[in-house]
Amino acid sequence: MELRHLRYFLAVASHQNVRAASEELHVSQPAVSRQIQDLEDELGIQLFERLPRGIRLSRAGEAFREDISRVMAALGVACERAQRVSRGEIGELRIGYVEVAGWEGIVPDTFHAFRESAPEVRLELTPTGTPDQLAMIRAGMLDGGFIYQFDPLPPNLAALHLGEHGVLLAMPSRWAQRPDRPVKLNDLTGERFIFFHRNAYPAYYDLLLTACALSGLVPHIVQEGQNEAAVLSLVSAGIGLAIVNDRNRYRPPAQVEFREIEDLNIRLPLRFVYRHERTNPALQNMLACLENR
Amino acid sequence: MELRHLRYFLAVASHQNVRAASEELHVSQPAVSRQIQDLEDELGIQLFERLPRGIRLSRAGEAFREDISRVMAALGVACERAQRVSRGEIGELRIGYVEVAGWEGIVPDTFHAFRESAPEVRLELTPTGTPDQLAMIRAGMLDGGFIYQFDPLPPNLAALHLGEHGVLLAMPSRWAQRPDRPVKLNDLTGERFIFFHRNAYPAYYDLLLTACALSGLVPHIVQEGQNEAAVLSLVSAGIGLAIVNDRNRYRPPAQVEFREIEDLNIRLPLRFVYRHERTNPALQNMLACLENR
DNA sequence: CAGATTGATGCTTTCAAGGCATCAGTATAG
DNA sequence: CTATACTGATGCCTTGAAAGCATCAATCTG
Repeated sequence: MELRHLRYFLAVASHQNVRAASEELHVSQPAVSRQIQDLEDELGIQLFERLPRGIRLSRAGEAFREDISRVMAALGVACERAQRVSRGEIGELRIGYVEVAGWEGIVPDTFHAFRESAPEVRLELTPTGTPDQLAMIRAGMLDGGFIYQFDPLPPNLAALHLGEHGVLLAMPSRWAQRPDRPVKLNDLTGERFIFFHRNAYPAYYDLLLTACALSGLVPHIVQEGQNEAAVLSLVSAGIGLAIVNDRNRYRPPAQVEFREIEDLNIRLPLRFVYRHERTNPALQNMLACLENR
Repeated sequence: MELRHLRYFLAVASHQNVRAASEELHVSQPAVSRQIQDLEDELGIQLFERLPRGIRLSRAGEAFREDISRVMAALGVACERAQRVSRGEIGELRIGYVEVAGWEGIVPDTFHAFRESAPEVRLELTPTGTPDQLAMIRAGMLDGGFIYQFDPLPPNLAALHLGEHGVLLAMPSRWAQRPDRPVKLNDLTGERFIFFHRNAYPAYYDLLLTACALSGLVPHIVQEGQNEAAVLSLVSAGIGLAIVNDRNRYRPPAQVEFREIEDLNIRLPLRFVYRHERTNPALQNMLACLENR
């Protein structure tokens, strides 16, 4: 059995007339007659009653017609759906992002732009750190992610540069007697510092310490946090100072104030990273949003 | 697009391997490769990603696979259903019957037998008179009916003889002083009679009057009822006597007694009638039940 | 009764599916 | 590190089935 048989069957059934159906199908009448006979032979049943003049659907044919129309409609929908998935119009896109980067700027803007351009794609957002994202992207658990990239990318991953963020000094509010004014690193000698674990972002960690050293500061690290949020909680608790992403200004924790650091020029390179063989068509769409921003 | 494309696609998708699929399909590997390519060309999308070694479903391919498996399953069900309809195992059978004939004997027995042999056929029963049934059968509103046949059948209708029923005298209880004993027609001269309308069953009506005349009775008809139930209601009300189907003994109305009529030998020929081109396969099943009784 | 219209059938053609041989690329075993 | 095996793709040829043409048989219509 082939779709041809079913197409011819539906045409004949709807016209109740072989010749009319054959014209609609743009084939000769004998061809249609034969295909209908073949279909009947294969099913082993009569789909049409042969009247002295003309034909008419049998009971079985009526049932078959109802079912087959639904089947053909479903087939059409299936093709349509596959094409829309392939164009990235429907489906699912799993994107990771560093939480602070999602508070303002290109990351949330891109999410909005994507939602407008592909409203039927389920956008699954996973806020998590850079190393986590890279692992998940490589494992195929994420289609892409917004990260701060210091280390070179693993092979297979491609990146889109989106700009750079800076760093700020975070201090407990009650330590900040003087009004908001930039500080210098060597003013901070002897202060107690909170850092993140080195093995979380080794390259960034080393970059930070090197920059401090160049400005004559070897920070006295009294505690380490799992991530920046944890570090800021410790600052909020009055444990010490910390150097953090400047995006934290958009959602300052309680009991914490931020100061620019005059002599520390560290840039956090925000990138969108994805597997080079972009397997998810919706990803193309997101890349387009990023490039046309 | 033909079913071949879809069958090959599903095979390749489930094996994630062209050669394995080609073996399952009993065709050569190049044939499968080509059909997959043709399908992709026709849909205008990539269903598979070509890896350096082997292939893998693309996102669109995954969506297509899910949909197409359902489509193919539905197609199988459709064929199955059409075949079962054609064998009369499922579907609908609309049968008429004269109510009194349905109270006992072959008519209800056949209904039970049919229900056992084709439990999934919806049996739609319509209790109504012989002329009504014949009209509905000819109009295609009924597939067949149990009738009492006096007039010759219209063309296109076939009949199965099922036996004969007799007639009884029905009288109001308070008129029946003597115990149940057969009566003779000429004992009833001068009695008031209730008949049915002649145009309802002309042949039966005439047969009845002729038989009465032969026994020396010209019944004094005081009222006519639409059908036998109406006639019996009038008897029950004490309006007069009536000659009715002997099946009424199985559900005697209140205030009515029945007597056999010694010198009236009228036989009511019970027949199953259907259109000669038995268009409903379930009807075959019912005919089989009637013939194997 | 002539002509039109129905679907079926015999014969021929044609086009596409299938098979074979082979290629290019990569993984694997020795 | 090479030989081999295995992947899917491609070129070429064969063949089978679908389509077309002409026609038939039956029936309806004017």
